[in-house]
Amino acid sequence: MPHAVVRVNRRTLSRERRRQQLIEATIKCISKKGLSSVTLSDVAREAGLSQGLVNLHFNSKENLLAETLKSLAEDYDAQFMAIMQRTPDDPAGTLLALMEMDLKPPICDRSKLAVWFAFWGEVKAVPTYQKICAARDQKYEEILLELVAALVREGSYPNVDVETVAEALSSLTDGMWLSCLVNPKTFSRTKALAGVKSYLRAVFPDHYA
Amino acid sequence: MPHAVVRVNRRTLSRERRRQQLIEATIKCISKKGLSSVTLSDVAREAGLSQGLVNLHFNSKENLLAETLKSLAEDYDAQFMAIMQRTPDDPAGTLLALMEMDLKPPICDRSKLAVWFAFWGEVKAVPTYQKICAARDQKYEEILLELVAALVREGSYPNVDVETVAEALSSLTDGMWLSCLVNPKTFSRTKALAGVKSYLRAVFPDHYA
DNA sequence: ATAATGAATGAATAGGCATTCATTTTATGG
DNA sequence: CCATAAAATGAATGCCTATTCATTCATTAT
Repeated sequence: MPHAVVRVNRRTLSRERRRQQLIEATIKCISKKGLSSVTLSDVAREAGLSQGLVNLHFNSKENLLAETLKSLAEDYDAQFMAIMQRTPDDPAGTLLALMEMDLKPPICDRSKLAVWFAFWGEVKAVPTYQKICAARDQKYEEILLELVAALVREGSYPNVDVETVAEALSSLTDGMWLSCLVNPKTFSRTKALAGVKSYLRAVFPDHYA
Repeated sequence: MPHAVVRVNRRTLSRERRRQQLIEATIKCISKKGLSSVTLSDVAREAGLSQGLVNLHFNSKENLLAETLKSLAEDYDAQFMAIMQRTPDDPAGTLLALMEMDLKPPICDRSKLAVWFAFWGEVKAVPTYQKICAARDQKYEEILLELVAALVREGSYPNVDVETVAEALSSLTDGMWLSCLVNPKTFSRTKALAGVKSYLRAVFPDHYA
């Protein structure tokens, strides 16, 4: 039955595209109006589609929001892994590239950050969000840990605690995201990146001098 | 008219207390249910008071939320300034004390952080929140800047850019707050503090060795 | 003791929202 | 082409919630 297969493929494809379109509309709406006042009408209007469509594709608002967060996390992961694969044998370069990724568009973009923070703000109250965010954080953390460990193996850093530095590095970028969101006027990507670099230089002089 | 004065004082006092009670209830509710699903009934129930009271004291839900954020910011400011005044002539000690404050209860407490993040998540959408948060950030930033500048004057740190380091320090604690919120199991105050200290040691060896 | 004033109550109201569903439109397979 | 099934529509439904307000309660001043 070749026809059946083709049919299923086409349908799931278009289905997937509609879902993505709705998710993108949701992101825009959250960024514009805030998570607590976004309505399904807003999302439908933003997408140029009808009221009922969201429930047709996502069954509920709750589910739409969870899928939106998943989509954000997958986007981040994709970019992250792309950089990881670029220079597999250069931990110092990879680490710097990852930090730069975090501090440049499309990751470090006020609209997208607003959506991340919106979900973080509900993490304690909504277990679904907590799981998705925790999973992302832990994966990120483990990879940073390995990179930092590699640097420690390569250079001579007797006083560096690997776990502490990895944790500090990810906190540093997270905190800069908050600056970008709250103080867009004052915030400067260049200064932020300079801050990260100065930290790397201070901790790993052999690699980043 | 001494009577009139007494009357006014008593009334405003009790009024202020009721408002504070409602604000505390709001904080609890946001932490438990998330900003986007808190209702005025929730707040009233949490405070053990009646439905209509919130509007009597705050006129609108919107205003209650803004006042709640202001109250959070004032709390933070009070603790912050208390530490500043403790050791006015010891910038190194003051800086460390401020970082420690950020990473210990009652500041670094998951329930309170959940509320901060809830508001940060709406900062881009709600100008009122933006102003309050930006004001807090800028004040904090300026003070850190002065402390870091003092350290640079005292020691010999030719390569330290004051602004960059101050920005990095505040980002560091902000990012650790996110870890505390999202990964309470993994997060450890001790490790977080160790991260900050290792940064201070790396940048200001003369002071924190 | 009593009048007067403000605080607190909680039932009533009105508006907004997620969800449902009967109907129409569009795409696919024979 | 037609028949079929899925996709999309948007009006209708019913719940939930902020806000209002007539009423009750508590405090204060005379």
